[in-house]
Amino acid sequence: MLTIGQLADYAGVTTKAVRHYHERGLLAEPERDASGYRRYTAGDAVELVKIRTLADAGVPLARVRGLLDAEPDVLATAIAEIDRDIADRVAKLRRTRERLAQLRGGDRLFVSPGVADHLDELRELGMSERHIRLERDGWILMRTAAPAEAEAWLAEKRELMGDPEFRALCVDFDAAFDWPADDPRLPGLAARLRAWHAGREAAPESPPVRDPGIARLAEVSLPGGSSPAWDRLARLMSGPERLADNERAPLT
Amino acid sequence: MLTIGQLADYAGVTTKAVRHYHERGLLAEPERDASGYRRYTAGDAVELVKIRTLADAGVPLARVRGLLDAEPDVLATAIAEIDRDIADRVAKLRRTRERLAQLRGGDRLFVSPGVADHLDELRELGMSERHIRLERDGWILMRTAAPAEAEAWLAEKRELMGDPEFRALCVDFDAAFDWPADDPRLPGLAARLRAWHAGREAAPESPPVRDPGIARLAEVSLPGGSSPAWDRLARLMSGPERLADNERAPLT
DNA sequence: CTTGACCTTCCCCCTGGGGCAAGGTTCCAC
DNA sequence: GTGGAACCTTGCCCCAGGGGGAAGGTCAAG
Repeated sequence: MLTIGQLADYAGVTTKAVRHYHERGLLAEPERDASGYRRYTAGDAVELVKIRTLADAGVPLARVRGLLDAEPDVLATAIAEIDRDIADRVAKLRRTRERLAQLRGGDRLFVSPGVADHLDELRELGMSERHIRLERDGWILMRTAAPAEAEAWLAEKRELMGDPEFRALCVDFDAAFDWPADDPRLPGLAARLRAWHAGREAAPESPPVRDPGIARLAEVSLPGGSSPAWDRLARLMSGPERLADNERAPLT
Repeated sequence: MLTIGQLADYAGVTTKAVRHYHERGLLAEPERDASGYRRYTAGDAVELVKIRTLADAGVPLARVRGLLDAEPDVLATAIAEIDRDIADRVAKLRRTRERLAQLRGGDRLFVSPGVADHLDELRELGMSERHIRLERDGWILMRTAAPAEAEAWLAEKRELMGDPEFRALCVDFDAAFDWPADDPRLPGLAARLRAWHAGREAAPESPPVRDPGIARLAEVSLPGGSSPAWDRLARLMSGPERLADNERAPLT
């Protein structure tokens, strides 16, 4: 006859766990001796090892209870299912390991693969990390707001990246972020941007105008989404007639 | 700007979980809009995906908190450790699968491999399942009471199994379980058992007398541990002078 | 103007036990 | 035979990592 501690040691569990199994109805309460101690038989030890084997396999205790006295065929079916479940969990853990390996390097984790590839292209162009983060966050917002459209927009933008003038504009626009608001290069850049937009709209397929939306979203929602030079660029592009006006109070 | 539901969808979690992360200090509480709704930025989405990636890897939330803003080298070290941990868990799951596969077939799960092999030998001898269960439970009790000695006893018993007379005695003793108490074969069997014991004790190396202890343990603690014929056998062996006495009241 | 889908806080529930308290036992050594 | 250590008993609260649902406020569409 075993005490609860001896029984627990045999199965490699704590006495707490054994009492827990009693409460859950997994293991029958054994006889008590004269002083109220529980007294177990070897049969209880076998039962406890069964319980632990199933529990170690991740079977919830509530289900273990049903399985202990199940018919052999029911048990076999359940075991097959549990085995499949373990295989799934192993596969999932493997995938998690792969994701984890990417956690060191970059943004691929946080966005869809397409966006990650796009960000890599921008990085290769030599664009600033600040801009790349801005771009990443913009795509996150878009994908959340409108997943299907975001995919289409992304495809469109990646196609545009094939245009050397567009790439140059992207790089220069990025660089302009740090310029002073009265930098003499700003009007020229604004003109190039407007010219490029005009060329786009004259093209046979006219894609939906999306940039304003994106830009506003990113500007409003993200810290560091704008700078004095970018603000002035926006004013320069919205209408050259008010240029002189803004010229005189660029830092308001 | 995202609502809590949109944010949760992006990361594939529930709004409950997001609020939980706020409570745990994993994710900073964002600004509220005029009606008290939380309003999130894309940066929060990135942060949330980070949290989930680590949590999916099995990192406790309390530790995730520390890792989110860790220096790259600290993070790299932690990730390496987490990766090792996952590999361990995968290995453990594989072992569990193997154990699970044995759950269908027999007793190997519940006892040490040595005992399991011994039980297989008994089975091959043609001994009853009842007896094998009794034997199994006896070894469980012994291993629990005295692990080291149990190993030695087991080795000894398995050596004895090499003796054809011992094997024959085992089989006959098992068969006697179901005999009636007044079966005429019992005195003969008792004589053979006593002769064999006598031979053992006369042998050069005299191993410790262990059978009485085991037998008592098993009888006392296990249901179905004895029968009228076995009881009579025990009396026959303990002293032939009282044989006639017991002959007259075998079923007391 | 209603209806359904959101959002808010609050509180209790689950699993699988762990920790600790307050008290009774048993065993082993001295 | 008498400590003291190591058991045992019940009872209660605690943890992670959320889930469920109540009770109420809000928002957008038809």
